[in-house]
Parts: sequence; C-alpha cells; structure tokens
Amino acid sequence: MTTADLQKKFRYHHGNLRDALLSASLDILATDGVEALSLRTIAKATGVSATAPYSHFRDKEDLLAAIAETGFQKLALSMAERGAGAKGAEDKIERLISAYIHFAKDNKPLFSLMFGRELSDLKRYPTLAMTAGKSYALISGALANSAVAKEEVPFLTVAIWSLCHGLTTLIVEEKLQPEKFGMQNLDAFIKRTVGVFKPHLG
Amino acid sequence: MTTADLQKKFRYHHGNLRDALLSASLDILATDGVEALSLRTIAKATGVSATAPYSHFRDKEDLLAAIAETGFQKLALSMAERGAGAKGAEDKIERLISAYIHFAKDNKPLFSLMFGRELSDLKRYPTLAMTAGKSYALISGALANSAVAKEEVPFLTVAIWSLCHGLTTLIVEEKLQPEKFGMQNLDAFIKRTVGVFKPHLG
DNA sequence: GGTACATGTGAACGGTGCAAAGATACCGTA
DNA sequence: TACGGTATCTTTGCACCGTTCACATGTACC
Repeated sequence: MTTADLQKKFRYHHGNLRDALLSASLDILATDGVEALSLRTIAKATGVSATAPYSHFRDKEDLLAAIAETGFQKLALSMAERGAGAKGAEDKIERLISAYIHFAKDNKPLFSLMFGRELSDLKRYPTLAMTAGKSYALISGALANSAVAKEEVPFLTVAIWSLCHGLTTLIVEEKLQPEKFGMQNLDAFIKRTVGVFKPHLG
Repeated sequence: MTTADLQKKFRYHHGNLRDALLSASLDILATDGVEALSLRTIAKATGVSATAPYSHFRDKEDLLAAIAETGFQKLALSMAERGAGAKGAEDKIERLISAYIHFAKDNKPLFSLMFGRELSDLKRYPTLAMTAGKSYALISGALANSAVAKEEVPFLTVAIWSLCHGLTTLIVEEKLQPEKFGMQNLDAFIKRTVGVFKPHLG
C-alpha cells in the first residue's frame, strides 16, 4: 500500500465512499443474503459511521436500487456475451435464457433483490428501469431478427420472457427442483423449453 | 352482541386468538401491504399485548406461513372452481391460468407473501408445501387427462406453470404492463399464450 | 485567508422481533 | 368443591433497525 493510499485511507473524507459502500454491500449480499443488508452493517464493513451513507444515498431503498442496477448491468452483459456467437434465432434465445438462469443461480441474493419487493416504486429510479429493460430488449431483438412476423414479436417476447423469468424464480427460490422432473441437465431442459416455441419462430 | 359475546370479549383468555390474529393479519395485508405486517400492529389490531402471538406461533415467520397457507388454499379453490366446467384440456388450462392470474391481481400482497422471500425455509412448513402443491397438481392433472403422452406431462407442467407464474409475478410486481403490448384484454392474452402449447397438447 | 459546501460523526427517536419473568384464567383430578 | 398444573396473556427489557438532527471536519474556490 502506497503512502498515498494510506493517506487516503485515514483522511477524514473517504475518497469514494459511494463505490466503497456499494462494493461492501455486494459482498454482504453474496455471503449473507438480502436480509443481512442493513445500513449499519454496510457502514461498519466500510469502516464508517452508521449515518455516513446518507451523504450519498437518499435512503436505504436508494442504495438498494443502485445495487440492483449494477446487477441488471451484469445480467444484460452476460446475456449479450453468451448470445453473441449464436446460430439462428432459436439458438440465440436458448443462449439468452440459459445466461439468464445461470446468472440467477450464481447470484441468488442479488437476483432476488433485483426482482424483489425491496424496490417498491420503480418510477423513483428511471435509470434502473432502463437498465432492466436491456435484457428484455435482447430477447425482443433476437425475435425481430428472426423469421417471426413483426406483429408477433411483442407477444412472443412477453411469452418467452415470462416463461424464462417464472422458471428462474421458481428455481432460485426453491419452489421447484429440476431434478425432480427428470431434468438431469438444466440446459437440456432449457433447450426443450425453447423448443415449445419452435412452431412459432417461423 | 350477545352477553356471551361480551363475556368472551372481556375475559382474560381471548377464546380463539390464533384465528383472530390471522384474520387481522389478512386485513392489514390487504389494505397496507406486506411491509405493514408487524407483530405489534397485528397484536394491537386484535386488542392484545405485543407478545401474545407467541403463545400461538413460534415466531413471526410461523405466523406468515399460516397466512400464506390460507392463501394457497384460496388459490387452489378458485382454480378448481374456475376449471370445473371446462371443455377439453386446452380450455381447462386456460381457465386454470386465468384463475391464477386473477387471484394474484385481486390479492396482490397476499400473493407476494405466498411467493416472496419472507418464508425462507419451506421445510419448516410441510403443510404449507403440500397446500402449495395443489395448484400445481391441478395443471398436472389437466395434462394427464389430455391426449399428451404420459412422459411429456411433467415437462409440460413445469413449462406451463413457469410461464403462468412468470407472467403473474411480472404483472403483479408491475415489471410488465400488459396494455403496453397491445393486450387490451388479459384473458385474450392468456388464451393466446396457452395457444403456444397447442401443438404439444396432442 | 476566509468562506461556502460537501462529507463525515454522534446522540437520539420511534419502530421492530423476541426472550424472560410474572400474572391470570381454565381444566382435570381429588 | 378445592386444588394444582398448564395454557394463555402482560410486562419489562434487550438488541437491532432506518432515519433525523445538530455539529465537526476537511476541501475547494474567490
């Protein structure tokens, strides 16, 4: 650690408390779940007083929204990456959904925060809503580039998105155990599921 | 109010505090949402001390589980009723899903409690899990009575259930506005959605 | 150099779930 | 009918929570 870092560490102003709080939050979230995310815990983990976060976030929900937003960015990114090398619409949608579900499985608490009831009124966070829309746009885009009729795209997007999201939440919140349905492999199950839409993909 | 009722009201033992607490909880839930459901609020609404509920429930989660269970009963009942007069498997599934979504729309806080993160470990509540399974069994049963091949039933059940649940949560938590997708009528949209599965229903 | 401002601290308030100890009513048994 | 045990309910108190307020402390700019 350089002397500059030390100075930064011990001076009154933190330097970049906002990011430090977000980073600490993500750690706590990943290890101890959403219910362990209290402002006091986060502040303590960042080495700062309990009310310091209020200089950077209007209230707790505001901080959670910022966390959720980074989550939506990661989700959209991982979907985009996974869908990049796809061959054909069906393959692309399979990949997008697979990325979606795997992201949820690998980041359970974060995912449940993103879609939970913690963020009550999304209107308060227009940025968040926009970021969240990216994943949706990926599916919609895949359909638009397929043989599907233009006017069918919105409906099919909603249907596929719903199926994907429902499956994900049911799995993540452990309301559904894939292995109980003879689904040895999650991706095989996804492939089969997307296959349901085959007759509609043109 | 009869004298017996008055005596019951003012005597030390409440009579049936457990049910009274549940009933008060459902009221608070419906009017003020899940986040307003505190043990103190519930107790006060029932006219009883803050810790009285602990004679009937192990902890708060235990009480919430009991509430959720009544919710699952109502849900299964309303699905069964709605699906009773169905003609054919497709019609039946349409009706079941329609009942599911309408129940969620008419009981938003209750629904979000039933499927939220408040009930962390379902293993603690075997009764709840059983009751929750009834709705699932209705869809599964409809498929079993259709022309669908036996070995296809579990997969299709999961797929339809996921689609249904995903659509519902996205609508209820206002992540999706049906009218934005040219869905003037929710039931028309459901009909169209179930239509996706038509080629698979034999 | 001084002043405005952003950023942090500390104490305090009302709310929460919950444990522990005590009071009270009911119920089976003598 | 009297009694003792038990289920039920109250009171008190603790630790934690989000949030507000008055204040302290650095930073930046004229």
